[in-house]
Amino acid sequence: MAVDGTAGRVTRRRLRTRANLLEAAFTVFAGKGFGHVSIEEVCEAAGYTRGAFYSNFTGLDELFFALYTERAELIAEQVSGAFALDGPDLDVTAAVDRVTDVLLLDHDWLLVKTDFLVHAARDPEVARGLLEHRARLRRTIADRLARSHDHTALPAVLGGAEGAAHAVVAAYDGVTVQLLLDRDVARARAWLKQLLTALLTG
Amino acid sequence: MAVDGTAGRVTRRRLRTRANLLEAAFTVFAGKGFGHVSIEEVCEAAGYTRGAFYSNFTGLDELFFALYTERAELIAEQVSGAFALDGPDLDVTAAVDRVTDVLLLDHDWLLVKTDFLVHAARDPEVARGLLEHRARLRRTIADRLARSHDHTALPAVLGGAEGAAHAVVAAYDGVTVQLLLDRDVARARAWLKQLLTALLTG
DNA sequence: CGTATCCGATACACCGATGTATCGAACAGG
DNA sequence: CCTGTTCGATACATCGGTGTATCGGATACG
Repeated sequence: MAVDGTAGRVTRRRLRTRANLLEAAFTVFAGKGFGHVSIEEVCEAAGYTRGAFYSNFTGLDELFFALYTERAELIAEQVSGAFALDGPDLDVTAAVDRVTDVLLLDHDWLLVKTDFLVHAARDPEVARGLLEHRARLRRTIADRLARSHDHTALPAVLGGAEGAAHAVVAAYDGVTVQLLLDRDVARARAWLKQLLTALLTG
Repeated sequence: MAVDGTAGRVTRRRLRTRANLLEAAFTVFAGKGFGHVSIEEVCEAAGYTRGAFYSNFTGLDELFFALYTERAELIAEQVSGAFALDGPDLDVTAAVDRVTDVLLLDHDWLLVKTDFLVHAARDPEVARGLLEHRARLRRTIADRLARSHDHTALPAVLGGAEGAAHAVVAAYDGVTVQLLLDRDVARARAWLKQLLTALLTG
């Protein structure tokens, strides 16, 4: 059995191996891409055999999903946190600075993230989940932006805070692509900051 | 032999099968993703056997590269064309309209394109090629934007026509991601238009 | 029409990965 | 410490894909 809500015993060892498998999988996925990775490779990297794998997951898909959601949740919290540090009124410029500073722009993570994107783009079920995740993130950002002390600062073309939040995500996605190719993190941060200021204080 | 500059004979049949293989590969790649596709699947979809394949390509990588560059070149021409239709002076608003109208936003193509992106992101050699392609496209856009009759129309934050072109590409990439997930082409077009106007006429 | 060449189908040998079934060892609970 | 349960290693059968070598038919050209 792989995933059972009914935990017979608490099993301490199991959690360790599961975590080890996930961490090893991240490295392997980042290196070769989800599509080109075999179960054996993951096990070898983690120092286990397939027995351990099949005892914890039903297949690569399940592991991949678990891996992604785990890390994505973490990052979403980071972004929310960067926006949340303000008082009741939001200073857009300061928020932009904080976000671009704190945002995790790790090449390996971007690789896995994009792998997951194409995976989701082919599976409506997975796409649904990912869309909801993105919608929640946008909602958070929109809420913060709505508290801006100068509402007219947001360009009207975008259509309010909702549109602005959408634009923020789009900018992030756009920067991601370039960063995936040139691997220049510093430039990406600067560029993201430019884009965001152009979009939010236009 | 697979790729020889010295064409012994002109060979008409060969070109057909090669084209057939490429077209079939596009469908198969779009459906399952580059990483999950076997040579046999491509051959079967095209109505050939592996013999034909190995006679035309050295492996899946080469075919994938050929497939991508072929279509990417086509699209780049479309975009350039949309910008080029103007007279000596560029009407930014009109150009944005044309681009968003003409731009190919086919879901299958976006899938393949993104697959190729992650592929390139892991292979510096391929990444180089892709970066150059993107740079050429940006250059074209920047040239057009520089001819705008009202230069001050471009937001200063972006840093001139170069920056603006960069922003256009980023916006396109950003919209691509959302479109991959929700498959709403009409919305994507409208959204892209909003983004571009916000960026270029800020 | 003849023929030399090319192209792609067929057959073959070879992994590598998969999933399952079984077994010994580790571990929590008493 | 003892014991029943759980976890993960090992062994096995199987399958699908790979790449190559060879052969027959198609095709361009004289």
